[in-house]
Amino acid sequence: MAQDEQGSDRGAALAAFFVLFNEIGILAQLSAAMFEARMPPGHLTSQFALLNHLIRVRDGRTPLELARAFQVPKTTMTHTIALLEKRGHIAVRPNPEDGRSKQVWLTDAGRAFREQALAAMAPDIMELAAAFPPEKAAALLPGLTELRKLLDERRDG
Amino acid sequence: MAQDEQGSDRGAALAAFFVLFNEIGILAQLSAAMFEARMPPGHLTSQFALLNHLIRVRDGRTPLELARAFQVPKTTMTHTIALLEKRGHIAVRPNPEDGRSKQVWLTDAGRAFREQALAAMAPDIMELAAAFPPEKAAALLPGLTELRKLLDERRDG
DNA sequence: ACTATTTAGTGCGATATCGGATTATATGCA
DNA sequence: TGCATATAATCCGATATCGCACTAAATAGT
Repeated sequence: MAQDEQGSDRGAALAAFFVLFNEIGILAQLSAAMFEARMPPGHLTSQFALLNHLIRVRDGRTPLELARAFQVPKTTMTHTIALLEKRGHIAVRPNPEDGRSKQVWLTDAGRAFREQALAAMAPDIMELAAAFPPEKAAALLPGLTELRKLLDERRDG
Repeated sequence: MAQDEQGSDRGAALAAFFVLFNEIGILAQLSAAMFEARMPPGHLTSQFALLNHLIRVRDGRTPLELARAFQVPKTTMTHTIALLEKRGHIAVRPNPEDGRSKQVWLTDAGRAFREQALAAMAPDIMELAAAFPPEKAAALLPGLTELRKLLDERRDG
């Protein structure tokens, strides 16, 4: 019966993570839909997230660094970068320190667009914040970040 | 300066949700990749999640109910259902209560596949559980669920 | 210096996802 | 009953995402 309990614990652990990941998947879906509803047609969350990253972390990153940051395949990042470059929101230049590589820089237009998109979304977020205090959102973050880092490590190791 | 403080709070609230949604997006990405790495080629997370739902919630649901449950467009669900049906993991039958509608039922093969997939993933999950206690995962759930429900409501209203 | 291996980015083909229009059935209302 | 509207599912076209193979440049080992 120690075995049974162990088996039961196992099942419970599995179930807990499945439910959690399922909820996370749906939330990703919903939040992306909310953002895209406020952006001009053709502007996707993946692109907006990239602009945000270049501001928050700093621009000049290489495509590979960006792919790793978002945990998407290199080819996907190549595609996203090409779209944003065509749109004039970023500039891609050779990496002076590595001939194989490139660097991604924000343009003024990119910064402006990001500001504008941010402003367009603010009302929705504030409405959400009225029902779900930002402190509560912040409280969720450490656990999620820890989980993300564990998954990150597992992927490489 | 009350204005400044207000503006600052606004910014902080915005930032909190952006960071949270960003983390959620990456986690969705990573967990999907982890699952798919353990599934036969061509079997995607969206399909596996559907099988799980039909077990956890109960089968006999209509395509539209399923689309709403996962917050994906109807057309996406049509596609996913068609794949699983072709594979023999689900059976789609007319809805006796509504001539426009259908019902989705699990087949024995579908149940068997799901069991098998679950078992294949268990080691990964248990490894994760060793570093991140399931209770901690469970503790994250209420907040995320509340947030998800708020986004759900916002979408319709 | 030279070759083998690793690494950064891209081209290409397959397909999952999605929005818009269409069809069939159900519901509401006169 | 008959007609207008709403709803369930699908069809179609566009495209974001992804895996695989390839090229070019850097690094390691001799």
